[in-house]
Amino acid sequence: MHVKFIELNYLCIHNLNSIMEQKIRECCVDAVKELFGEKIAPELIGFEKTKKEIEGDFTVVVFPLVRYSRKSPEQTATEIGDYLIKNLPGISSFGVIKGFLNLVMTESFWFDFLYTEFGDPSFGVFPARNDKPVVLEYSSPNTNKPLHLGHIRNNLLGYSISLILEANGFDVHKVNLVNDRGIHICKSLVAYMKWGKGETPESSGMKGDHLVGSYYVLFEKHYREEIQSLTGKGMTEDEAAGAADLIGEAQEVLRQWEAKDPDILHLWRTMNDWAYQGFDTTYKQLGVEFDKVYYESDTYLLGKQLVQEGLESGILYSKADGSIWIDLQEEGLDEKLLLRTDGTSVYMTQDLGTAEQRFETYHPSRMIYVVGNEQLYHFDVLKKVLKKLGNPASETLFHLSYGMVELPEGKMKSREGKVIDADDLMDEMVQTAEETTLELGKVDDFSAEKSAALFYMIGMGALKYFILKIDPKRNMLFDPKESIDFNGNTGPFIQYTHARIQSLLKKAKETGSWMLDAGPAKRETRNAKSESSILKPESSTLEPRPSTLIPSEREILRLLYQYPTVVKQAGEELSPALIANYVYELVKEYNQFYQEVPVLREEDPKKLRFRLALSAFTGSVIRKGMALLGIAVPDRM
RNA sequence: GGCCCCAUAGUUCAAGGGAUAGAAUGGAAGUUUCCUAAACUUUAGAUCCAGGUUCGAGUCCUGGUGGGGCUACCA
Repeated sequence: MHVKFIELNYLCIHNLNSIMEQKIRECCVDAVKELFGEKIAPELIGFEKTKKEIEGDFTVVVFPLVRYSRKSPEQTATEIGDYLIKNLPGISSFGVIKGFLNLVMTESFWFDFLYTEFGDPSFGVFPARNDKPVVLEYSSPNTNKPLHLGHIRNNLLGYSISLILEANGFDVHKVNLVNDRGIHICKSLVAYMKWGKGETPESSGMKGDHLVGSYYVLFEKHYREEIQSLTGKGMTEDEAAGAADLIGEAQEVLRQWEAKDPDILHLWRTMNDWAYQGFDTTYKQLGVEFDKVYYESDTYLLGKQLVQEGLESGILYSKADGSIWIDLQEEGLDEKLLLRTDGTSVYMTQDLGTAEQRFETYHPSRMIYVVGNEQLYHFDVLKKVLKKLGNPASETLFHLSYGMVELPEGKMKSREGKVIDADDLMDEMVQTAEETTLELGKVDDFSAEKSAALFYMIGMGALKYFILKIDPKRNMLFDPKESIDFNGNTGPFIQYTHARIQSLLKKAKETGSWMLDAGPAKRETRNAKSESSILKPESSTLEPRPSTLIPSEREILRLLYQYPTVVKQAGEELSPALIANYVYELVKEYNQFYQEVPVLREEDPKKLRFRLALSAFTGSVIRKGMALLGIAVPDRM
């Protein structure tokens, strides 16, 4: 099914069990030794999520142990359970169903957990590793096309993964490599020179990247027409494509560009600047950022040196026409061109160069490339070429290949105009958020500014969550109708729950028995100091412990306890989807609790305060988790 | 043609080799003198086919069927 991320072992996150699970595991190993006289590997002790309808907080799978106990699964589980109760504090009882040992933790275990962790800003944020950095490339746009839905997935994934890795203590460098040169860029230049009439973003009122993109489209339109008229005169499609005057002009412009023709360079810079300004706006709206932006026009010559060295050492070979190749047949691939007959570099040459450059600049433990799965072959080749050349960058290179975004009517095809534009999409989402919110009459007392901020938060939350909740590796279907839905498993649903919690806390504060320190909600992965919702009861009962925990409270605590482990796992698998699904589960559970259990209306002050603390902690984890997805949550909506 | 990926309710997604395969949406039926109904409850509904490995398979292996991607001196 899915490719396991074995290659990611370098991350050394590995231990994907919670602290309690680790303790249980160790104790189980002791139990097996004590009871059955066998020393077993800790990995043999597996955990399973405790099913909801079964009582228990942790579940040990004992099937693998029966060969050591030589007893029935039930008997084995029972004996180990007895041993655990005697030897591991915090376990109050256990139940055995088949080969599953369901451990029930004491209530004080859960209270201790709640009160030690919920005010701790670093909950779910792991300390910095004194390790080599990670370089993460994402976005990588093309200056002749505005960003579309596919880029949105790329950008959201890349940015979220950077946050997740940071939460796991990694030093992450986010880089962007802009494709700003090549024959396709020259097409836009040609079109502008022919038909542009000096149009600018200001004069046309168009966003820069869209303006540039429109000339690319214009070129393609005329080019197709020319090809059509040539095929009408008896040429084949291929002949016509090569013989058309327009493509000739574009090729000429490329030659001039490479020869540093001042006029061409000037126009090229002008149009690229328009595109960059447009991209910046889109990135800002998306909420993504980079530590460093590379331009292919600066890097495209890199790699030639590597190829030259490879040729000299005999690893590469040249053909009669002067082109340079690598033979990867032993590696199960093909022969691959690395330098053209005319000595110019191809995509691969350039990527070899940037890989080395990056490696030398950062000395990273890993270089992650967030690039669509249509380039699996390219990265396979890249890694193998580097390896064959004996370049250490090869070992650190990892292609995070994500699936394509498809539309209900099929694939997006930019040439046919079948694309969803990033800016349009974001605008629509925000607008829908506005309409829905106004319809529900939620913000009648909001200022215009506050409302606008909320609509943006909700619209973008919906979009981001819709995309990030899906396993990155999988192709996904983007149905605009569904994406704009704010009910069910959606971003706004989660935001709404957070808002309700904040509303509870605010009211609790107003009643006077609670003090709430509301700090600014910042990027918590980076700046763990800013924790809002620290609850300070005025009474001497700092840690109210009601006599019993009801099932929904226990379930919420159980989920909260899992959060750091989920962050780890998401870091290991480079999957924001794990965070998204976790937060959803937590929110669903909380909503049930909210619906069925009184909080402010509770008369027992111990229960009331405990539930407020539980709510505050839940709210904080919702916010942290969503922050890792790049999604903000409101206090009111 | 060769190589790679995918296949789970009508639909879109979950499920570390482990319990009765979970959600959402859509369908049906309910919940508001009460902390925000963008919520909650109940209900019907699924592992493409055929073999194999295993105490145990949606998950691993083989073969089929159906979809997608790659296979440029494009990037």
